[in-house]
Amino acid sequence: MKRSQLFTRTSKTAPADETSRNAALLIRAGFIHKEMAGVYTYLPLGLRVLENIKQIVREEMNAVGGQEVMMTALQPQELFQKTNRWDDAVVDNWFKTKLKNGTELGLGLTHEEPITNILLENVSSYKNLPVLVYQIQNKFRNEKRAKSGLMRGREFVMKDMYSFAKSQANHDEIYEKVAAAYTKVYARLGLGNTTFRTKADGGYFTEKNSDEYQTLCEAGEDTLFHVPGTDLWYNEEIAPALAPKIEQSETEKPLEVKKTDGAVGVAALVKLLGIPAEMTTKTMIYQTNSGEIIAAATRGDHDINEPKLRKVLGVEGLKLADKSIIQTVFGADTGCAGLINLPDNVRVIIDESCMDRVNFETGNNKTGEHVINVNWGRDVAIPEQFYDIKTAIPGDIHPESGLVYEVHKGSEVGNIFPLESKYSDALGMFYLDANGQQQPVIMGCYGIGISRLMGVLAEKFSDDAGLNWPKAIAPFQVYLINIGDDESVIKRAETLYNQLQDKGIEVLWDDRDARPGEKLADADLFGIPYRVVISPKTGELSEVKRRGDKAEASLLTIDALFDSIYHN
RNA sequence: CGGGGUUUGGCGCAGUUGGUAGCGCGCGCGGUUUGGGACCGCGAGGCCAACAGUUCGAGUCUGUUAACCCCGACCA
Repeated sequence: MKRSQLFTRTSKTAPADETSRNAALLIRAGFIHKEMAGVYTYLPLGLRVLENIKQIVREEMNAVGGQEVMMTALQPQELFQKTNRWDDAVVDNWFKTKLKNGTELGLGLTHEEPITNILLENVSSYKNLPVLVYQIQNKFRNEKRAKSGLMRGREFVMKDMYSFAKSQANHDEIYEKVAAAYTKVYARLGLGNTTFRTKADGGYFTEKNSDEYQTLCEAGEDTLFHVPGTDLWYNEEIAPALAPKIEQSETEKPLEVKKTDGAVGVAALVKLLGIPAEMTTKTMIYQTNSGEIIAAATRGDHDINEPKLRKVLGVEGLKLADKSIIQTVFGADTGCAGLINLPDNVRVIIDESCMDRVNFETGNNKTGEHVINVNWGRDVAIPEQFYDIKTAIPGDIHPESGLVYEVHKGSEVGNIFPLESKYSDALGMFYLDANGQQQPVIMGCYGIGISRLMGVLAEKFSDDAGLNWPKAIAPFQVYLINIGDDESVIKRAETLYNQLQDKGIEVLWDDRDARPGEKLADADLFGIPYRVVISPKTGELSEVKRRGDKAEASLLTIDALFDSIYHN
């Protein structure tokens, strides 16, 4: 393509309110256009990158037997009512719209229900299973806050694949096969060394845990806990954790009630009472969907982790208790809940971090009162069991290995979920086995955020001068520059342009009547792997330089140039 | 959804104590230039987020709304 025909232009400045590196660079380079918060248009160069990413994903999904389809963005509510995912209280980031006749529709945020519905019309025998179906399509999610450019949008491009298996064993086999395909995808994108399979919560897709693929990235929004020297990675939300022990040689002091009017929260208590956060106790009051009241306590430097607490309790529905309920049960305001004077009808779950402390603090369950110098056995009964119900923080220990976690920032570039038969059962999909018996269909779903990947790649592969795409996804392989308007120079540039294209190499020829500095700066900004310069100085040769290479450019013959592009 | 901030040509910004808008980049034309975003001259382009108010007069003051950004919460 000739640069003079490209309608987009580059800018020395990024929009002032675009603070994320990926969006700032991509907008400056004219790869994308921001339509609104979290919604971007892909311009010609950006679309080429996006399509290259898609193609790699597509090839690897095809390689494990995935069949590509494209489902609708408009979704009927009936299907989602069958799985209880229509209600905004259950799935809160739906975009919903209406038909003229008032019927409510959803804008696709995920497609388990529609694909299952399609498959049940087509598959009813063991002879047809397993099946893998995927699509690459725009997803709509009404995020409360879009941010980080392409990395968290409200409309974004996603590959979602769904598997339908005969049995759990059959599913497990498929699941691992897809996991291996994911590893290949990230390797081909140049992210192989920085992307890790990470254990995570299943969220609203499944009660089971899921596996995320996390790429190390400072701009990422996830916190990852890695057990050093192993391939064990956990998302913060589920990382099992032991808090480091506190060294104490104190003897037990007498219990003391402190007036703490208005002091709510650990930070305020630490200030008021002059004790370290580790000696405070954070007690949160929850209510289960069966109405049971739960007091969950952890050391003040940690937070209660609701998914962990839910698992300990063995309940699905759990929410922070209303103020009125706390008033009724405890006769006290929130902020003063603690382990002392707990009513009998409250079930207490205490985190292991609270053990082994001498003279600690807790709420007194009376408005405006906390107690200090609390001790186990004397003031509070030692519970039969301590649990791990806290969210891990840096410094915490991986229980099985006893090693202190390494903590990293990551961006979730893929997520795979075992779904069991949750959706197939709900939608009435089953199959007949060889004996004519009805059997459940075991499903899995597998996402890759295509547009998020583009953002992550822009974050990771860029420098002060601009983008620097891996060859596999660059919009063009060669940025050809002619310097000066000398007739012979233009002639040679045109010849080379044609020769490269004849060889199947994608070339963007900057044929504009522009100054050299501008062309060279754009070559860097675009991040095209090879820059080839033709000028009166280069004679019959071409000057070649890899983007980001510090070394001098080399002068090559046409044959050497092809060789260089094919083999480096 | 809570807290903070922003909104003036395509982009980045300035607009004093209220007196109907300027600069740089970019863009067009002419000329001189041509290996890291050149220089000179001429020129086009904005009713100042929207609405309502105060005032003889509002980009500047008041109110409401919206959009956008950041932090947090949330996140399949």
